[in-house]
Amino acid sequence: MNAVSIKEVARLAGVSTATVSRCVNNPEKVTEKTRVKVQQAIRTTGYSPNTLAQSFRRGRTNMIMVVLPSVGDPFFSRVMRGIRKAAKAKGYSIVIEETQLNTMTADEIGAMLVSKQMDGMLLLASLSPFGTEILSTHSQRRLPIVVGCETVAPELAEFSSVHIDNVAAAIEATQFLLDKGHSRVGMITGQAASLLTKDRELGYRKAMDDAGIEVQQGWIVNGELSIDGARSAMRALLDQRPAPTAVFCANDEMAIGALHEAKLAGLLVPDDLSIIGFDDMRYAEVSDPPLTTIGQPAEAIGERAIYRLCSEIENGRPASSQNEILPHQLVVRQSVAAPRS
Amino acid sequence: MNAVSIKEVARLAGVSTATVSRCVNNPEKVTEKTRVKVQQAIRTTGYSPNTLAQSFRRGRTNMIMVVLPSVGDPFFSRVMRGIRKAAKAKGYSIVIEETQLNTMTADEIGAMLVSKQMDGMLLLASLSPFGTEILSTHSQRRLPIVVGCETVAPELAEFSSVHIDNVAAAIEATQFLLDKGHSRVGMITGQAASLLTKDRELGYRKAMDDAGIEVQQGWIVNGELSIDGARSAMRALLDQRPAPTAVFCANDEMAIGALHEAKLAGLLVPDDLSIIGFDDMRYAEVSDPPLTTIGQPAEAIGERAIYRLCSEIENGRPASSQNEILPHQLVVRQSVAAPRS
DNA sequence: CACAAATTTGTAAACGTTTACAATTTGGTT
DNA sequence: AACCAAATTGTAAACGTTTACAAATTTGTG
Repeated sequence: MNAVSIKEVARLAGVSTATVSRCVNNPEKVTEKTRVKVQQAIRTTGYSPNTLAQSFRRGRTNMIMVVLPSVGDPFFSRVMRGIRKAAKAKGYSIVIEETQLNTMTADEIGAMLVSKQMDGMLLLASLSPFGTEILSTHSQRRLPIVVGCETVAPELAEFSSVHIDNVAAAIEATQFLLDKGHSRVGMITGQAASLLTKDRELGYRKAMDDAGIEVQQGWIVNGELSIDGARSAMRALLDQRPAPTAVFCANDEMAIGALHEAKLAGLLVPDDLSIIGFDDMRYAEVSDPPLTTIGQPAEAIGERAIYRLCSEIENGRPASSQNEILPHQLVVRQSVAAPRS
Repeated sequence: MNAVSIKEVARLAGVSTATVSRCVNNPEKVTEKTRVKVQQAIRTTGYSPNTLAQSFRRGRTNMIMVVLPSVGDPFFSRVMRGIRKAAKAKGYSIVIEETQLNTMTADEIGAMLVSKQMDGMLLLASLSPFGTEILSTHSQRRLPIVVGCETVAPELAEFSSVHIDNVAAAIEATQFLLDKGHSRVGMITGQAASLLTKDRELGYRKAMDDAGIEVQQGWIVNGELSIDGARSAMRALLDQRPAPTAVFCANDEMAIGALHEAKLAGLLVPDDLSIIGFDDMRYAEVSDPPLTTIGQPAEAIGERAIYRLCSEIENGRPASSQNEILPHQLVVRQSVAAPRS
């Protein structure tokens, strides 16, 4: 009826539980003869080890906690794909915690990390009081942490990270608009708390600065990384006199919202208004017009981050943190054109 | 250095471990005086119970496995939101397994279910050989299972489910096109293995049948529930002579792909071609034109399914399975119009 | 105050696995 | 055959928690 334990297998095979355990975990330490005997017993009983008991005894759960804003976000869902792939390959399970849902405070996440005996954590989101909080709990158990997608916050400097160069990518996106002849370039950013957002804004400002254009008050609007947020942001942008002729959006989801709102306002994109996004999400290609954007190697980020984390779990944390920068790329489609003369 | 155990707390508070345990789990069974003593000790040590050991001892993990095609799918990501909310409220953790990733066979999932001592499973996907496989492993431990989003497969008839009436909804969608005056109505379906897809096709066929229209060979094309699949499907549909003047897509993602492909072919939507989708995903509202579709209470489905599952876990499985049907609704936007005369 | 009843606390076993360590077997060498 | 080393197996403790059960304490009653 209930799950069969190692004892039953041992009894049936006529050996000790230790031998069964060895048979499962270190087959080479067991004689051919007993091995087949035990394997036979395992098959007939349908035994499978109680992972809970294993983890409990070994002090290792092979579980990794992934903290991110939202799995529903098309970008992070791609990152998750890479994460799952790598985790599967390395034999780890993933537990997800979404910060956007706000179901847990940083302390709670920290507490969960230790109480659930997670082996490590992948941090794909920046929460303002996060770093320090985590650090305090972390100091208890020297828990491996890897930061992904964002540059690491100063408080987390001791940890490794995997991400693209958001500043450079934002510069490139903005530069692309400037090169087309735009000078009134606006930006729709995300929450101020997000480092990722900050970096992209930084790149935008840098590109504008390098071009000798002063960013006007009202050219930068917070779109909260959401479709609806971007729509109001777009309206605000279009209320400017003179209004920007091009807009850089900190992610594609906002670009889609901005695009829609611009069309609602009777503007032709890209003829009346150019829009460039960030992430190259799935729907970017089929929007109308198809969205010009910055492509991120989302899956690779997830994969690399997990591999790095696993190696820290298994070999101990390296003496110094390492930052792995993956390449981004400008994906030119049809939402950007020269401004009307 | 390492995590503090209940023993240390007991020692510090000058009581037995049993008392500490009671203090944490059944505070009312302990005298006020010792309670404050213990709580004080807990605070100073920073003790938090080892969940692993708890689960191990209690034989309950408070973990639920959710099996679904893909969390990246905008519809399922909404369902997941409801799931997380409910799981959080009931004190359960979620472990996700995506069938689309194909990282695990049905047996492996079943094995994981028992070896990881999951308390129950929420099945949001139909995999052909799934039902029977699961049943076989399930018979070992009478594991609670609830089916969501789809009607239950015959093999799973003994389990409860939570979903909308996909057949009725598909009838409604198709009827909406017919009412506009269309008679050549095509459909882009999903994988044949998916029950959800089958039900929607069934509804389509029923509506056509009731209208006395014979569904022509070539009017039903498999779009594999993906954007790209839908694009080829749309091309195939437009190759028909005469071509359909309206298309019902089994989900919004395919509708977006179909829409894009139709525009690529020079067609005006809805003037030259009407398109109706299913799910009412986030991007449906901002597509061009905004997508007419069937809205599902995705979050509610996830929430209800979890509550049902939890009650089965806690109170035992009910004598007979219960199917909970949630309401859907037609969301009229601008991708459907009368055919050109 | 004595006693019983009720409440609170402690003792110790149990959950299923892994792993030092000890005991046994095997195989090779004389 | 006797011995030793090496390889294999068994014994038993340990991981941190919960929980019957027993023991001790408190409370209430006459």
